[in-house]
Amino acid sequence: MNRKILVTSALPYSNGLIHIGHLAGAYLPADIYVRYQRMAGNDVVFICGADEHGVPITIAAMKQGKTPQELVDYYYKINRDSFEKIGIKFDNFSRTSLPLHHKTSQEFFLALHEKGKLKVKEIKQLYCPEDKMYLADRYVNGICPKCGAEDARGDQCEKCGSWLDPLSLKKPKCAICGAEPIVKTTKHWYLPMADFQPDLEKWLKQKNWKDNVMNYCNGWFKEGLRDRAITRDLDWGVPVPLPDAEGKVMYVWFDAPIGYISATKEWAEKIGQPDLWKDYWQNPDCELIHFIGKDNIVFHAIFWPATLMEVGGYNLPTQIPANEFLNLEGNKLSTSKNYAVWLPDYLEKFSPDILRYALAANLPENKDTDFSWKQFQKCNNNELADILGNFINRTLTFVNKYCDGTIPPAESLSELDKNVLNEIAKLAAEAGELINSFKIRAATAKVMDIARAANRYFDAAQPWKTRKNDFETCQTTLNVCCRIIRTLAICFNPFIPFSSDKIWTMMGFEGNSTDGHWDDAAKEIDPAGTKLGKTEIIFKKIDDEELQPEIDRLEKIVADMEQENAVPEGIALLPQITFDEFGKTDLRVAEILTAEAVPKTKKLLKLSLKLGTEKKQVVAGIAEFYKPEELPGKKVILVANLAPAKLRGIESQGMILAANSPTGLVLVTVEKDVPTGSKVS
RNA sequence: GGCGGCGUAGCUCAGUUGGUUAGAGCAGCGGAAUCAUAAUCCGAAGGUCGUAAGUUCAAGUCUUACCGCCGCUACCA
Repeated sequence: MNRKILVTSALPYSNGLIHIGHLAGAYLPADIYVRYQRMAGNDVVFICGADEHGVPITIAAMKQGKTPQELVDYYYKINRDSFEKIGIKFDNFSRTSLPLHHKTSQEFFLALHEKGKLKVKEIKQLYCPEDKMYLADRYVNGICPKCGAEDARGDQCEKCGSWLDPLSLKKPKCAICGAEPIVKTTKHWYLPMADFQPDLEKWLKQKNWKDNVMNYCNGWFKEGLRDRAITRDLDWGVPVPLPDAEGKVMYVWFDAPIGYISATKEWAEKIGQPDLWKDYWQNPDCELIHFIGKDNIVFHAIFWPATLMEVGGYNLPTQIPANEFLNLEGNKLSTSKNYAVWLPDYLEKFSPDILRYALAANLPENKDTDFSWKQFQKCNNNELADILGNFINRTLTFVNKYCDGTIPPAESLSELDKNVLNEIAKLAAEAGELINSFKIRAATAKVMDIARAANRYFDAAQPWKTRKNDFETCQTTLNVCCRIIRTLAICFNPFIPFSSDKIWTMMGFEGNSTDGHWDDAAKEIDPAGTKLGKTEIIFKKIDDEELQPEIDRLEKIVADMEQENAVPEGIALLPQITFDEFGKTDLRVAEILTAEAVPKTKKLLKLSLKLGTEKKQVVAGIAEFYKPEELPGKKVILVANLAPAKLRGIESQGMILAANSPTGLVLVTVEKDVPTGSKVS
């Protein structure tokens, strides 16, 4: 009996392009899985769409002088196009700005409201009178109440790392226009997650999901779930369908996953069976599989199931194969720094299948993995071209040269022939099972093993010899090789669909490579008599010169980032002081006489300083950067009238100045020799 | 601070419930072959599995501490 499976990939947020990290996390594994399941004869619907609401989109639009709709229209088209070109074949790539989605989301909201599942709370929030909007935490800047840094964001101060309440910021400013926001009281609807926790825990406990997903969830449960606001004061989003909710929309994380449902509805409408979506969402026999990146786990494994559970009548996720992150050339991807490989750029230069294969072979299934252009090149040159491509090429060259371009017959199969056919049948079945259990990386290696086995067979059978002394055996060998190529085309289809189809056509087979069912991939279908199509090299080698610009571009960004970090960013200055205020600081040149480490500390050195005729004892936190023995004799600048303090029980009678460089502290010293005790001003 | 993860051959990564000489691919080394996109195939070599203890007849696999990296979390500072 065939399975019915609804597969979703995380909805990409429509304020940017798709990059390899997105692909590796949620899209490519899903696409491979879907293609396999279809070939295995299962009924699969593959759903995705653009997530088009939320504050970042309104802000990005404002900055670009566009309306939010114009912005999401732009990214919708370009991302939909990217997916298509890379071969991610959704049944429907919808968008959350559609009326159908608004309607569906509102139905969800109302259902929760009417069942009395939602809480209403009044809170105080900052409001920008210029932009006429409530400011989300990260869109407020101000002075950090904890450390006094100037550029603290409403949610967190990057200087001292404290998490902040935006209302506690001193001198708050709107991050968009710079105006001073005012405090207003507003009302929001909340999902009382604590109430839902027991049911959720019970449900999740029976799941046998990947460790990373379970660990995340258990962490959240342990902390105890908290109420979560699902509304926002914004004019961009799904309006809250209640009379007393004027100007409020749903929080983007509430409406986005509902997008899976509205996208399925849209799909059903498009194919002319508007009720068919129910068969995938309300039929308990249908499996629901969400492919996501690890950043989405909490939403898909906790908030979303809770919503579905409380609304009732919908299937809950069967499986959430969340992937870890993909790094790039050893560094984290950064969209803001443009440190990524963007799909539209990639597609201009290379063919989609190479990236698909290179990523599939190195998916971050268990932990973060690294993508490098060198690895990409190796995947293409050493595997796709040398192992797979070359096997096909060496076989077809024979068929073309000595068999008139027609696949020759196999009179009788030898042990060698039978063994290799058995072997590839076994490998094909194993690869399928691996995909079915979401081990796509291992599956990738497995299908390449089919090509390795094929090359081994070719070498053992030595058709270049049998051609001369035993043409019938030679023909049999080639016949077997062509069967293997058919298997290869089928088994590689989920990974490199474009090339698979190319191989299929080249072999002169009818239809395309998905027509062969996976279970029949290695069946003894004798292709003898088939006239080959036009043969060509399928995977060309990529040389270093083609990759160098890509590598250079990324290296430059890394270098720039390092430089940026080197200069204190933004040079946010402390509040102005007067000359008189400065005059209170008594800075003096002093010479270090002795220095010794303070026991049981990492950073502290006890220094004794000569200041004219006086001596001062200072404890300085420079031990990580200076050894005691290299200090005596150095002339440094001392804040001489600083109130004494005790550090680790040792009195410190001042402090010496040092510059904070990215590589550590550097002592400030005098440019020419001067007597100790000289005043610095 | 708390929680979680990671640290395995030169590189990228596997290692299922603890069980025999720790795996794969790539690079490097040796060889075979010459049909093919100088591609293929075979072989050997390569690791005190982050460090240090512990549990066990037996630990990469469990426990504890520590080091390094990462993530989440928190109305310490």
